[in-house]
Amino acid sequence: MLDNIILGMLMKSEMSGYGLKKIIEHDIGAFYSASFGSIYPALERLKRQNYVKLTEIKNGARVKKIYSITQSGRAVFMSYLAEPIKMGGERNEHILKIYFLDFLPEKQRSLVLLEFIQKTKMYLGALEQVEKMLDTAQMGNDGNYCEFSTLYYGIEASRLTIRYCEHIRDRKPLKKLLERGPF
Amino acid sequence: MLDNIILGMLMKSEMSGYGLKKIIEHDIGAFYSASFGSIYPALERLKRQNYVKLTEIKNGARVKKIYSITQSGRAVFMSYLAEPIKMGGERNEHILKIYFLDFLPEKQRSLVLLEFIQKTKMYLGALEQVEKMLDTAQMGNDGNYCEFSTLYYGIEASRLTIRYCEHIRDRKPLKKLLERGPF
DNA sequence: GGACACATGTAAATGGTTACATGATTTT
DNA sequence: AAAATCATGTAACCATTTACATGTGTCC
Repeated sequence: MLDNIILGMLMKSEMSGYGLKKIIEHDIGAFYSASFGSIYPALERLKRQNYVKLTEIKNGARVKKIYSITQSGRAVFMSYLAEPIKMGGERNEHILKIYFLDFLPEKQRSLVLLEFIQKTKMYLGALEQVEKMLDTAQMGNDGNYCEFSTLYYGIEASRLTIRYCEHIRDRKPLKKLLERGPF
Repeated sequence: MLDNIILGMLMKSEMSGYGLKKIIEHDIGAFYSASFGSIYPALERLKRQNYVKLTEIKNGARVKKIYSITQSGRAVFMSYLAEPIKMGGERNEHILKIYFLDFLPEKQRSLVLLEFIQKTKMYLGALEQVEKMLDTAQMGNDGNYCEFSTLYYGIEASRLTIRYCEHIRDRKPLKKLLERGPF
């Protein structure tokens, strides 16, 4: 998976390992994360397979290692992209814990839920800030519509999580979770 | 993680490794999955740590290995449950691929999206069937409200995914994704 | 008697994380 | 001159999947 993400990011622009870490964190941090300990070996692996190539830029005592994608790297990435999206590639540890929350006494349960609701609201706020900025910058109209759309998915997914957690904290009838307006 | 899930499932009822696999698949398969190759060694590990105990039930040529949770296992699980839910424990490979979908030509892109929408609709249909059954069985009213609630979360999350994918397949303005009715 | 679900396990490979080690450059 | 950030890397560890190996019980 990481290999494909690195190739995808290098499709946008050449980058260092450090730069990859940052863009992965910022752009897709809500759905994925990677550590330096996986990124650097992955770049080495991709280089050996000739999917990326390395350009060393010396300025002063420092050597910057910039990786760019090769033609065969592009081909590999494009064939990954064209594959059907496979189901079952999800892991949601939040909901997993909620599944077991019946075992916790009422007081502790609502405490855990409330704390999580607060954290999710903070996170949602940050996403909405990013959206506001990118919206005034007129992003997401042309060649980065899909990329930009994942931010909107993140916002909606966070809102769902908050609505869901508040609903079960208040122990409202579960059926009502499915009832939304006319849209 | 798997260790805690196994302990949680054994809180409900004693079970075999095979039974654990099935209940994990059925109950939390939407958020988590585990293979036999992880379950059996996990049970062995938990037994060594004295968090579960093994009862061998012989009937005929066959020996059934039933695991049950011990007092210290209960304590470990309860302290996991009472911990705050940590953010960043998510992995959504679906949305990850959509992030890169700008690189795919229009035709292939809508093909990939359509195929995924179809699969998600099938999956949603299955969840709704389960909901209908459990609803008539009057589940989720007492000691399994939270457990049952995750099914409703799964339904809502699937609906969001479908709405999101259809929205971007049709390239509707992203802002409109955030607009819902008065609820 | 064949297919399928039940049932348990192991070995190798995969795909990471965490912690450590090191040092340059920029900002305060 | 200290702190933060930029920058690269390795080794040990961890969790887990995949593939293999083996056999039993049940249903048609």
